[in-house]
Amino acid sequence: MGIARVRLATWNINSIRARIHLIQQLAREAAPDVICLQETKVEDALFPREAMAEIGYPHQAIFGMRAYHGVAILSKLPLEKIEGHHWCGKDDTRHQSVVLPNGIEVHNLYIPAGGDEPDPAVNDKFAHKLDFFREQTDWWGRQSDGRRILVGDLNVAPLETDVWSHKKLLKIVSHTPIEVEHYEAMRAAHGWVDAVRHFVDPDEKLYSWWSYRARDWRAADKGRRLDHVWVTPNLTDSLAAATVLKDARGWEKASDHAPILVDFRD
DNA sequence: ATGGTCGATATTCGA
Repeated sequence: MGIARVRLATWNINSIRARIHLIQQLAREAAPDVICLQETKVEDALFPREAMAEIGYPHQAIFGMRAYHGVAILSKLPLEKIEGHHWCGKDDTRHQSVVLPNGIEVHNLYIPAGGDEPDPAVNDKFAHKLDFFREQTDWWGRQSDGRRILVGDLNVAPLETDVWSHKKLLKIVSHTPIEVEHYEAMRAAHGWVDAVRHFVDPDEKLYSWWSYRARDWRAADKGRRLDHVWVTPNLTDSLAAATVLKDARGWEKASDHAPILVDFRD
């Protein structure tokens, strides 16, 4: 059985409550069937469930906490086996999974950003980021074969073309060699395929995040590809398209991340 | 070398 004409989006929304209008705009302009969000920044009781249901997403998996992190999946399709997962001995909310009606398992992740100093000996946040990758790598290595999609803000730009300047960012958190090694180990542990680079040539620059601090983000174009969509190899034939919706970075009161859209065919 | 901007929350932290 295929994954008939499903459109999936992943987006670090940087506060769901501050950006309900952006979800509405995404629904109008791209109409994804499933929207995976990161950095919802709200405890579950205060999540805008009704507003999301009103624009066509009655099925919701919400795994959040006060002020920080938080993931959510909004869907036109029913969601089953909704689970939240904890990592590194913390009770924060960075990983959830659901199963779609076609049996495909979707994992939605927000990997720790890692702070500013890329040294685990002096920066606990960076140590946490590396630990998180190691635990994920071990876990995915132990999972049986299945039909799975993993999306989210992985906070690593792995390729030279995933950043505006490979040379200038080699010591900047998100593009250091040790992070890229950890990212690659996690990817390889389950044979994940990068669905976006499946369509966009690795020689071509591609970003999904542009800092708020740039005077003119579009003109400067100092981006990084921090957001990813991975699929198990048995789904690569079902991939129809993958794009970064760069326009959304320029929408009113934007997130600093753009959504990624991936289409699956029959 | 530095500082630039957001959101949640409380006057700072994390990104």
